Amino acid sequence: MLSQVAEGENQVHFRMHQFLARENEKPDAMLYVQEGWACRYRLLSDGRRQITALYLPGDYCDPQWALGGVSSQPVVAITNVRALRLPCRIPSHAGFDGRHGFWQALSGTIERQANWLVTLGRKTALERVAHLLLELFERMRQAGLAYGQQCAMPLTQMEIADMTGLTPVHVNRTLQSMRARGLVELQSKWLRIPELPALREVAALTGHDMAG
Amino acid sequence: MLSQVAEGENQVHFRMHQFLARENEKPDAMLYVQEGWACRYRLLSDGRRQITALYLPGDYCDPQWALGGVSSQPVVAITNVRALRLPCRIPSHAGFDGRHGFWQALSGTIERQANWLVTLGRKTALERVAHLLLELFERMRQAGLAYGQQCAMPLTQMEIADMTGLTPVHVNRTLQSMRARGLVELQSKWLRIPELPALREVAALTGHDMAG
DNA sequence: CGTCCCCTTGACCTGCTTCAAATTCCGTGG
DNA sequence: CCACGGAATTTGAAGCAGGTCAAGGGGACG
Repeated sequence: MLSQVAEGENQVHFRMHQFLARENEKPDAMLYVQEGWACRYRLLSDGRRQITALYLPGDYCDPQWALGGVSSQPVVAITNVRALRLPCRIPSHAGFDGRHGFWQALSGTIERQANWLVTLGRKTALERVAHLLLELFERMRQAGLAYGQQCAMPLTQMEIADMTGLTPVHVNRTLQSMRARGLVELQSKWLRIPELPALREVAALTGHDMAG
Repeated sequence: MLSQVAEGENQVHFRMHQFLARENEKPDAMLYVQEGWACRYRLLSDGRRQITALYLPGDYCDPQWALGGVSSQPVVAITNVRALRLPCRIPSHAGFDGRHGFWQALSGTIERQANWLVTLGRKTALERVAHLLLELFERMRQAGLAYGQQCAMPLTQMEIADMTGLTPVHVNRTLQSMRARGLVELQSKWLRIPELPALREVAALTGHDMAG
């Protein structure tokens, strides 16, 4: 679907911690992430930070930009990122069927956001971290980047904390407990999930929370 | 903009606590809320509930339905509701400018959802309740339903709790404290905000969190 | 005038935070 | 190859914001 574009000419690279978009900026193009991870976040005046979206390979950054507004939240690279610049218009050729490409992506983004409202509002630390790790694994798997029961997981515990609304210290203790219970293996930026169903159980998902 | 429709024929009514949409249902039409409040929510297996969206007069319920998926969360009437049924298609005639009508609504919904991620993930009880009351007032004002510094506020403390991720008991104590500090007046389903700037300060907003 | 919500208050409890300090990891340069 | 420095992870101890449990009060409505 993207092969129509001359990839070489529109490919862009970002280094870790570099901005893909800044606050209040009207982005001139969407980015189709080919490699690497990025995140959108908001910073409160006293330093509290909440990550509001993750961009993984195969994701559009950000579908919402095509709806015409400015980007009200900065987007920063978590790892080095390789991406394609796409015109920031709604790809009308894709039709409105909602099952493919851009519309699928937009719809998925909204759905995931709604699921995180539930997790941040009502779930315990254990359930939050389980939700995050499950979502990451499922998204990586759908992108063809999972190998058996494992996938790359470049997030630091600090970043996990900013995603789950916890402190880094408590994320650490929660991960310890999950390792002790055999729910996950997580070391040197790789995640392995021995038993998906067990982790799903712990995450208190509802059946709508993600594909798989 | 909606006058093209024969209003009488497409008008529908819902009573308090009646469902506007059920889980897993593919809605046959969007609803343009003319009067009354509704909310979307998710229920966990042990009874925990999180409200993920509020629908006020002038809102579409729900823009996301036009993107083609099923409604993965139920929508229920908080008060009696009067609404117009609209075809569940993307109103292409509206153009993609993102400043009017449907696209504006979709974009606003996503933006509000992202703001609530920050609030649920990182803010204190006081900041959460302040955010909610401010958002309600601003949205009612934009709908032309605020009178001076006040507007209707039909939510029970239980519903405020399910929106802010708190317990009803703690919502009560938080409201007491806000009343004592003169931040809000809230009684018999009416909300009055003596000083908007003071409440904004307390809500720890960032300048992107809402119009006004 | 009784019943059902909703709101209110009190006492106690706990999951998570805070603060502080070690320890391990890892990229870089000698 | 090893020494070094900064970041990330880990551990401990103490505190607190908000949760839990339980009981009482008030207003709308039949």
